[in-house]
Amino acid sequence: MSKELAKAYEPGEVEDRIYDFWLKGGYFHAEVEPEKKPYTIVIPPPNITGQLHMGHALDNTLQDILIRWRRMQGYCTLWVPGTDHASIATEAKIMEAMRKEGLTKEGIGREAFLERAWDWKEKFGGRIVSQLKKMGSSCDWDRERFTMDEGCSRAVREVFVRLYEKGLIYRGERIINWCPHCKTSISDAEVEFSEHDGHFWHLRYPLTDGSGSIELATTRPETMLGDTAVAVHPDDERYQKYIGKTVTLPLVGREIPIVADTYVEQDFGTGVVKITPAHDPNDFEVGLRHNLPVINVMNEDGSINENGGKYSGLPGLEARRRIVADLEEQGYLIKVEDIKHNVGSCYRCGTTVEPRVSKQWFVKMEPLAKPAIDRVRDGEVHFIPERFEKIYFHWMENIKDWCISRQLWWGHRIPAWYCEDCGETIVSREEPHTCPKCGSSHLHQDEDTLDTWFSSALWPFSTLGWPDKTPELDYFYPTSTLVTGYDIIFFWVARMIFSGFEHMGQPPFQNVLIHGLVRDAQGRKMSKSLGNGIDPLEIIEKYGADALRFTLATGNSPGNDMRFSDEKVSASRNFANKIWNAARFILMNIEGHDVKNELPDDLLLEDRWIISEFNGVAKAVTDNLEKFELGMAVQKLYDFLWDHFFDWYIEIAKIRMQSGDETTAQNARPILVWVMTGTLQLLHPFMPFITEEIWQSLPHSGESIMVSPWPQATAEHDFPKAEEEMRLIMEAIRAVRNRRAEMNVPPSRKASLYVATAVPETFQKGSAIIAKLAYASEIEIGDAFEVPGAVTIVTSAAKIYIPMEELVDKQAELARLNKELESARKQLVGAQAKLNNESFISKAPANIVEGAKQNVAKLTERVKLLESSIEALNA
RNA sequence: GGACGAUUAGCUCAGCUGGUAGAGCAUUCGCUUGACGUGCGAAGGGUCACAGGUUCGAGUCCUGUAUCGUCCACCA
Repeated sequence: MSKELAKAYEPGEVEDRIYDFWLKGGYFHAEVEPEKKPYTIVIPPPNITGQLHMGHALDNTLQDILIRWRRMQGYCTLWVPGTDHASIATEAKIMEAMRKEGLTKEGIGREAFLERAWDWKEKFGGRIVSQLKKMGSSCDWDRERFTMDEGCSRAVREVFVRLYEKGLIYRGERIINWCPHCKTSISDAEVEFSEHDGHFWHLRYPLTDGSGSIELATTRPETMLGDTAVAVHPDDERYQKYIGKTVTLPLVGREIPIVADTYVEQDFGTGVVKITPAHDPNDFEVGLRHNLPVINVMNEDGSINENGGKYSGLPGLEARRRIVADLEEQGYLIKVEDIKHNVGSCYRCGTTVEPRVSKQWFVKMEPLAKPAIDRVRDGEVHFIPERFEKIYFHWMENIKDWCISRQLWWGHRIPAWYCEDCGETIVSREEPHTCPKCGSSHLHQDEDTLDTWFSSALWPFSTLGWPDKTPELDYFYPTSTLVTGYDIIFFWVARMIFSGFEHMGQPPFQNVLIHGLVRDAQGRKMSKSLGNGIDPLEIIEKYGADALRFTLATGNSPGNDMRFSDEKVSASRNFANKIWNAARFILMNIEGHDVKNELPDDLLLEDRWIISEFNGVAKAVTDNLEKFELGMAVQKLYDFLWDHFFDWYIEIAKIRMQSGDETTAQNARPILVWVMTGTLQLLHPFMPFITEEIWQSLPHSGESIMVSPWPQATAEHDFPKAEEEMRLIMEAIRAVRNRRAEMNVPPSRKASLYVATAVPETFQKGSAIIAKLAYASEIEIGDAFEVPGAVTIVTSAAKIYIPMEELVDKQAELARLNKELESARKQLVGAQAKLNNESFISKAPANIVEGAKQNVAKLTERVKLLESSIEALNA
């Protein structure tokens, strides 16, 4: 069923058709098959607001490689796709759209807002899915999930209630990170710190008893409105006399105590700290220890609230300006210092985060972190590369309680209700109608939603049906490998791990394959603001999905960032085209012949060689994949195909096709098919489209390459002797070509070749090959020749003469030979020195010593051959 | 302040458990060699950041230094 293939590979024409073919064949779909071993990956669910970017392209390429490989190996392979509701990001987008219409959230109300959000999801949620399909991702689309679908939402409620009942979820007034722009709390992980220029305002707070004043410094003077103490170190001799006294807070007039607390660093600033429990996490702790009042002076938008007296209503920065001016006017400002300091900002919108006390829901982390640390340490989850375990442990060991409530509408609403009559809190899987304590029916649900990551944390089991005990959950969980970037280890990976142990009693996955960022050609992070992002879809349009995948897989080592450039993709496209044309050659040559994908019994030297090389590659690639060395695996396939199969074996096969000897030609055909097919199979996980397209054209059994069996290396196909013999032949050919190139002899100009060698049988077997590939008009092989005035070439196993006297510049030839001789002698001295070294002989392993001996023998022979050549030329 | 990563050919990067350095691109020369010029053949180019150490032997292991980068912490 071979068909005419276009001269150049045209991915655009092929890819959609092949993808449809796969979908129709149902090859991506997995059902529980107890007799098989499962291999499962859950996709890191992309945001519904998102567009496919290079990060996704890399992440999904790696996942698809693993999935396709395991599928071919015979595993029952499931790749669960899906999308994330991304509460904060999506809500921001919807708000932005509403703003353009002049609408506000509050204006349209919760219900109408959610309606818009779901519309948004319907409209854009599918976009990224279709983009993943363009990449060739072999996800089981029948099992596509969404973090807010019915099942995932049920899992979220179940987890919330369970943790609440275990006392691991609580609600309380704590200091949290507040984003004044998103108007919600965010978790510690969602705050990014960066260095900013700022000021250090030195202030004087007068002692209430009139005995003087105390100097302190602050970077946020406006928070003084909420000061409820001043602290010094208990051992600080300078301030001993003040401990227990009070100061009168400037501008406010409040009398606040001077307390002693070891939190204060004596050497920093003046050694005195103003304490604002409502707006600084450390101050909050100090406040707890000293039983200080907490005065919140900030509104949701960051402006000063009613507790700020005459400053109330002012936006944060304006309040700062006015307060500093007033302090200065009233003599409380001593000096202003310029400093650099770190400022936290919201990872979504970049707005400066304000620490702020408010009532929120938290997950108590310590009891959850404990097993998540111990069991990962015991090896239940492996990070690749391993060094990321350290990062994980460090984070887990220092984890604080997780603030999970968000003042957003788009998300899982917290399953907590409050009784308006008795104040009871009811946490329940289903909506309660009466208060279990007082029987009142006046209940209202908590207004807040949960952190997006609360639902993503459950993804590996919520997508498989949990909390129900489904056959899928039983079979596919724990999943096999999680593939993701190092940037979301804290947000997601760590939380999945403790959630898996807590709710399933088992880890969510056995391995975590961590990859780095895809950067631009200059090494910069791709970002919207820089405008340096490269759209994977444009790349696919231009070069094809296989070329993109190949580029991303090649040279990408786990955990390391990579640079992306057009040149690299173009090189990958060239590789695809090369494969395409090799396939055309094979098809052209098997057409009209009865050729099966089976090795013939009669194998020539070059046949055994290529089969053996292929065998080695099949083993190496499989080993690399087992170790998650995907970049190395694909590199080996590239080298084998281009450098061995295409540049040598196909060239050799041409000789046989054109020899007129139908037997030898007919024997080469199935070998071409066999090696090509096997390599296409090995390459399929990396370049699924082109491999399928070609595979379909070649003689094959089965419906699709993607469900064909993964090639196995076997001892039967290992021919080390053939590899060695071919190495000698290829070396001779290269040496002749090299000499001819140096002398500028075009290939069209043939010449006789005399090969003097101690292993004539080997060169006899390769004589036709040498003749053709070294452009010989005729070739003679023997143990010695006398060819006066010929160009002489010395290889490790042969001395080759080309009678081209008229082209030989005797002086140049002598110079060259002498140069080679000098270099060979030098190498020989070095090699012998090694053997003369007693400790090398006694301590190095036998095979290495043996290799060194052979090396000396070869070099000795080479020196001898060179010497005789020089002699002959001089004669 | 702490942790980690990188430093290899002009550029971008490979190099697994230590055995005298590789690829792609770029450069130079030659080639209509009936699959492919998105190609073929050939060449040049590296004291593997630096300094010590372990070893018969180190790009590869250890220690330190320098430069660049990332993450964590967050002292007001």
